[in-house]
This record gives sequence, structure tokens and C-alpha cells, in this order.
Amino acid sequence: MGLTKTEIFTEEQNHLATMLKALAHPARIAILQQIMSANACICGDLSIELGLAQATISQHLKELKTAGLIQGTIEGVSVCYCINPAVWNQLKNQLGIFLNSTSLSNNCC
Amino acid sequence: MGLTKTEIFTEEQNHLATMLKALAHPARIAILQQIMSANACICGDLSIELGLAQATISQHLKELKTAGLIQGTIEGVSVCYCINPAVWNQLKNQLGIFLNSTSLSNNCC
DNA sequence: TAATTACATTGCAATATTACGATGAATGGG
DNA sequence: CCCATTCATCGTAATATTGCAATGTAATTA
Repeated sequence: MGLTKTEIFTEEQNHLATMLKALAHPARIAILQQIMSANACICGDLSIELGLAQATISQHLKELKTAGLIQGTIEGVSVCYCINPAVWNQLKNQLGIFLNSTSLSNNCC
Repeated sequence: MGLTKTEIFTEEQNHLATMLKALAHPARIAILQQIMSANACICGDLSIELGLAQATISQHLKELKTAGLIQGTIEGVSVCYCINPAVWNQLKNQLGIFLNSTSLSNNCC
């Protein structure tokens, strides 16, 4: 099938999964790290820096943008990308709750 | 191609991506939430609770186990799954560093 | 206006994921 | 030993992802 049964799960579960999926690729992690380390927009040299074709980088950027994690503004000929703070913080919170919802002291298995 | 160029990225980036990929499905999030809310091992009733076929749940559990996020021990006829605290904490740390490596005060885009 | 630069989009090919029925393997009860 | 229970694995179908060359689009420059 290859089709996730989203209707079975809660809005929250689906949303978190979507965000994590956007992060779950080394290229996208590298892109985000670049953007964050520049603390401002890194424009189009990501292709050279990461060693992936321009079309590939553009596609990854689109996925991150669709997830809402980054935003891009046109700056002359090039485009400037940076983190979307609202979505980023929201993810941080939701993920924090999820990852901390266990007391890691279970002597079960 | 459909084949990630892992050789281009750092060990850390690949590892984080692998962990996030394991989490990036609503069913696996739901499974982990169940396991955590029980604070101990939930065995095989996940299939009924989540409304997915037994084979599907088993496959998701395998992915979580392969990622190291959970561990399972045989308990008679059934199998008991619970969080692997070491890997879980390691992920929490690595993810925390990643998500906090930006000062969200950029007035860029 | 023509050429250049910077991205986006399209169209592929290769591979991965998701879901499930059917079947296999191991354990426990009778 | 036989059978039910529990879980894993296999096979398969539908769909998604990854990567890139080629091409399209919009703005800047000459």
C-alpha cells in the first residue's frame, strides 16, 4: 500500500510525525545546521557546500518550507532562507513533551 | 535514485537522521506513547489498541528495535517491549543540541 | 534587449516505505 | 503429543522518496 493510515491517529501524532519526517534526512539536517550556524539566511551556495545538485537542494528546501520549519524571502536574484522561529519552537515543545513522557527508571525488560 | 548519499554527510548527521526516521511515523509515535504511558512493557495488544494489523505493528516494532529505541524480551508466549533508556537519552541530548543551535532572534527573512 | 545568474519545476529511474494476508516458529496448556 | 496463542517473517501491491539532468522563470547586468 505505502499509504499511511492517518485517519487512525490523533492530529498531534500526525503533526509530530510530519515534522520529524521533514527532519529525517541527513541532507536536510545539514541544510538546517548551515542555516543556523550562519544565524541568518544562507542563500544558494548550499549546493556547493553540501555536494548535492542544485535541483536536489531546492527540493529539500521545499520540503522544509512546506513543513513550515524554514521560510524564504526573495533577495534580488537569490533567495534567503532562515528558520521559522514560531514553528521551530512549537516543534521543540511538542518534541520535548514526547521525549520526556517516560520516567527512564523502569526495570521491566 | 531513491538512495540517500550517506557518504557525503557526517556520522552524526546520518545517525540523527536515522533516529528521526524511526520516529517519523504516527503509528510508531503512538506505539512509543503507549509503551511510555504504561511505563513498562506493553506486549501484543498494540494491534487491537491502534487498529492496525498484527503484521504491521510487528514491522513497526522491528524498526524501533533496529533503531535501538526500544528493546524486547520474551515473556512466555508474548514479548515485552520497553524504551531503551540509553539510546533514548542519547537521542534527547543530540536532538536538544540540534534544536537549540539557533538563537531565534534573527531578523533576517 | 540579450545574456547571465539564481532558483524552481518537471520528468524520469532507482529504491524505500507502508500495510496486510498468509505462513512459519516458539511457547504453554491440556 | 496436539492445539491454541503470540509474535515474526515472507510475499505482494500501492505509494513515497531520493537524486539528477533538463528545462522554465524571474530578476540583474551589460
